[in-house]
Amino acid sequence: MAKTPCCERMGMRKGPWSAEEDHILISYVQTYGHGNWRALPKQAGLLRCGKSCRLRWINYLRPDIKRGKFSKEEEDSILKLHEILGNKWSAIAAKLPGRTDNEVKNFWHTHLKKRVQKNKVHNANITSFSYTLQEAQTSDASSSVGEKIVISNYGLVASSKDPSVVGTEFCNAISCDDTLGENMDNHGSCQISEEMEFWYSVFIKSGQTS
DNA sequence: AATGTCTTCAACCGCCACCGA
DNA sequence: GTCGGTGGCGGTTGAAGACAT
Repeated sequence: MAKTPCCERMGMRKGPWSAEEDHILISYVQTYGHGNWRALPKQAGLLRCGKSCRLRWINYLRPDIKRGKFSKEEEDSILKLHEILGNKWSAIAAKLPGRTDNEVKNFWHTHLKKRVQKNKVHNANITSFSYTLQEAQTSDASSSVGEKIVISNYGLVASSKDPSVVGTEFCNAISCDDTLGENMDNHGSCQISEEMEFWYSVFIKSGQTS
């Protein structure tokens, strides 16, 4: 059986705060401070649990909260700090004056996460499977030693010998409007050559990486 | 205008660390 | 050492608004 939350057990109010509740909380904290969050609601005359009061104050009512859109600088800071700290939202928020951990967390999930994931996929596709053909791999007359090919982890392939040959799977994976290296600019034909399929299978079998 | 779907973000929940008894 | 109370944190939810059909 699910555990009954403390607020419900004690007959406390839940959900969005009213303007009146906000006013009571602000007045109380400004006058007496918040020594003990558990005791505060009773002393202030609020039908909320201490946790709820603390959260409301920290995330919304504090006078030093900076509201509104995140600036480009803040955005960059979050990206950099997240790379270093991971999901340590309070540590990240501490580096951004006026921002709360909740705000940073929400902003990450709604704006930055998708962008970071997209970049990771893009970079993985471009860099993970790049080969230069060796002599032993060029028995096919149409291939040549030193020819550079790129294989995405979704499928195929681009070739330095023939930049117009790009695997359709590859195009789908990265979207054709993405900016690629100069040898992969031409996505128009999006054809998979038999030769490329052949080398793809050779490389997969031999497990080579660049 | 009505309805469905998606996005945003305030608020909640459960867990953990810390501290004093 | 351990137990209960408390504050703080990260993950998740769901209501409300925005947008698409």
